Amino acid sequence: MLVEQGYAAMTMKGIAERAGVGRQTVYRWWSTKAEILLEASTSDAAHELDVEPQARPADDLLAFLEALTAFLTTSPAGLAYRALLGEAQHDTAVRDLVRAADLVGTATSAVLARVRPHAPAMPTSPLAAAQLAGPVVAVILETGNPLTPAQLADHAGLLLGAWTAGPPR
Amino acid sequence: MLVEQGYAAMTMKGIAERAGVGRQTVYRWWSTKAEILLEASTSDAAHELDVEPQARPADDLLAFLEALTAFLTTSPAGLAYRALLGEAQHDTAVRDLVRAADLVGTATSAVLARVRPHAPAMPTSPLAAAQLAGPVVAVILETGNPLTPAQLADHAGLLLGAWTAGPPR
DNA sequence: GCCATTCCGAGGCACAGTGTCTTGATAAGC
DNA sequence: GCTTATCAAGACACTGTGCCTCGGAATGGC
Repeated sequence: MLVEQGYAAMTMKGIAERAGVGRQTVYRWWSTKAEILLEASTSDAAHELDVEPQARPADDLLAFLEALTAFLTTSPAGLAYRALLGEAQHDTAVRDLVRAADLVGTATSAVLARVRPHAPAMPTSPLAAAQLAGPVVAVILETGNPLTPAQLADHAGLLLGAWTAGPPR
Repeated sequence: MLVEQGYAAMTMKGIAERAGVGRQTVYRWWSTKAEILLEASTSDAAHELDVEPQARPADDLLAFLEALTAFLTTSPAGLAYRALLGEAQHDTAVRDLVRAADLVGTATSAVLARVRPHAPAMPTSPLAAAQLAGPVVAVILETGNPLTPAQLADHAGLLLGAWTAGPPR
């Protein structure tokens, strides 16, 4: 329903009708639209963001950034994630839900764990993960348009360089 | 109303009542809650993100990142901006509004223009702006909690190093 | 195989918010 | 001083929410 008709048209009543189920039955399992969205998208999201390891660290980072971009801009699960993130700005309960699931953070950390042996100057995980995925996520949330593949490649290269070389002082 | 009672309690009816104005009069000037939020927060946001230039580029970047963090986590205008960004994930009209205003992007570009002379390897503006502000914005949107001052300093230092040194190849 | 109990779809209900419309009082313009 | 435009107040139809009630169906015990 989210993909077909947009967030506003995704109502609890509509979900129940479409499922051929009473409204009370929906409320029995999920008390919130956010819970439904999260449960509906979690496994797809994890799968789509779990990219095949690449031989070269730069390719590994780039493949992840491209998967993340595709997820956020074209995947139904990504649409659900963005809707959740939107709700999270209005509602602290949803924010806690999103934070606990940490879909993007988990996937980012997995890539960083593979790259870290090649990048001695990489910061600890929360910062490194934010540096890698943050620009991609923020631009899409703020404009709806992704960074270009060339920009993703530049970004991956720049980070890997900085993480490899260490501080220039 | 947003600050005092949260986004859900900020209704058009309530706004009109609190303004001592008929509902029709509110609709005459703004057709959407998003337009009200944007207009109410734009000038404060621009002011709060317009940091005093610092002598050293690293300090300039850091001061901006700290201002951005304070804006997003503690300022009423920042709360409005996050609410707008949330709405933008549900509603393409709001997304266009946010993109056109580009509050964070404009402020980020202003800082980058000052730093660019000292950073020959800095990418062109959209990417560099995303690299600088994206991690800060994304982490706050996803978790509600900001990066620590130490992480901000690390981030500014790492970017400046990478932008100064150029690609390591 | 029968009955009792639980489950659950259907839909009614009160409530709240939206956006439009009508009304009557106030203020401005001539 | 009279006409005209403005606008606060609130009625309105509509939609969604979350709760509740009611029957019919499926289940389990005997």
